[in-house]
Amino acid sequence: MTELTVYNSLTRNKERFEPLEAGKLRMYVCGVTPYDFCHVGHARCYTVFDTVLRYFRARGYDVTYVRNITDIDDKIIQRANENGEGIDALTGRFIDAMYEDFDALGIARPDIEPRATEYMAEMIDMIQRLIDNDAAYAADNGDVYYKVRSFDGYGKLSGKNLEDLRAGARVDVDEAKQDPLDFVLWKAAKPGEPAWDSPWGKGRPGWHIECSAMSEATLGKSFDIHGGGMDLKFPHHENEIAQSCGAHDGDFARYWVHNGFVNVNEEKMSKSLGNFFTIREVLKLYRPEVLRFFLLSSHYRSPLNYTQDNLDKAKGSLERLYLALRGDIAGPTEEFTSRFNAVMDDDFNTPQAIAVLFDIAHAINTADDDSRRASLRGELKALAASLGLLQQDAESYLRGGESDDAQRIEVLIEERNQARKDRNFARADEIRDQLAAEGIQLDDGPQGTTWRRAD
RNA sequence: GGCUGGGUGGCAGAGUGGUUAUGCAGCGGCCUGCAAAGCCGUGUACGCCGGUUCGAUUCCGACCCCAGCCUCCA
Repeated sequence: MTELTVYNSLTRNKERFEPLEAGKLRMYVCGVTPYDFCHVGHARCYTVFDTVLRYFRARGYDVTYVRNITDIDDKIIQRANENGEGIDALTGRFIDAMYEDFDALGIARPDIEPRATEYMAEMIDMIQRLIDNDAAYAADNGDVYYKVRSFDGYGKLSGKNLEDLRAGARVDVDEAKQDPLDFVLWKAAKPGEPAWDSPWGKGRPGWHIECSAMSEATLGKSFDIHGGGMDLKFPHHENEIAQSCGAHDGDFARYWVHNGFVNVNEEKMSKSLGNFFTIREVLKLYRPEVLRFFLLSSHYRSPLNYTQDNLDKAKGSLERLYLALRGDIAGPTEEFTSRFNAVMDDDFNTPQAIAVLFDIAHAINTADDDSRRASLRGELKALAASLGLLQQDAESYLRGGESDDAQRIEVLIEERNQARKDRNFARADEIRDQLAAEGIQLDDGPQGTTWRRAD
């Protein structure tokens, strides 16, 4: 078996994966801020880490996966005010929507899903430890700031140095800060905003401390993988590292894994740019598995361009795989497994893993006996499980789920086959055309005629 | 401007110091009553310019172009 390697953003190198504890993976991924529907960019991130998770599990690791929910934050407060709705009502709605969307995409629920509002005590405790370690200070205005120059490693993840950052720092420097780069750990309460008691007065936590505290509370001071979108590298992850290392004498996540963006017209899809497509919007046009296939069809660190044309291609490709999967499935062969694992071991190369799936499909289509075909199908399905693909019944996938008029279609197929036997091709073609007009495609094979949805 | 990461055949997208990625589309053929599906065959792609090398798309250097981060963002 090949060695599992992971690209570590911290060192900018592919590294052999060595867990802190043999056979165990502890992974933390920054989750969503639920003030709106999730878009395709979120879908990519969480599909990627879901795939990482599935692969580690398939490889026999005991995985603990933590994905938080940032349920208190500026945007949430702002949006709740705009809507004239309570914060809990707003976040509750969008958390439910997130589950709907993620479930559809086959994104497994995390083992632990901490919500920021439930970890106030841990955050306050961590801030206090930072103050005790002289890595943070309470300012006169009631805010608590992290002292960036107390941490030598600051900027390592994002490849920045303090001087460059200072040069580019915003001019509206908060007077309360000792250094323009210092960032807030605790924000003093403002009128009308939710607030919690703390040793520094009423207030609420800064975004970055939330993840540091929640990862510590759920996974401990050190764990294996910390993941998230590329845009979180700076400042969010940089600040997390500063906080956690500052509170832990240097211990924190071993491997930093960042996924690339989904682009629209070669531009990052994001809320701020307003060029986003929500998951539920896309799922009105394409089935969830098509979206998932699309998201995994390029390497997780590469940009991925969202276009209808690319989704159409994903749809066609997935259909080819399901066509090969149609038929009996038996205990799997092991002909392609080592190749599949080798490419997945190489920093989760899902495009190559998918290429292996196509090779299996080809092997199925060219196999000369039924039992081998069935076993290859077993292997195809088993390997695809790591990608969260091809787990549906092939017939059901190809027919677009339950069909009310399956009976009627079968009758027409019978009639057409009789017409063909009678060499009444005019009638046979008439039936086929009629079904085609309804979006139903007939396939004549040696075992008879099957049908599927072609739209 | 600083720091990252890129520029691959019609499209999407991997990868590699010399030999087929893969999928979609195209072309020719097989199969089929005809289609569809499938099968067989088919493309001298690697931003530009130098350098290293027996040989570079792959390594090195310059250049051009693109994206991301440097403010909230998966």
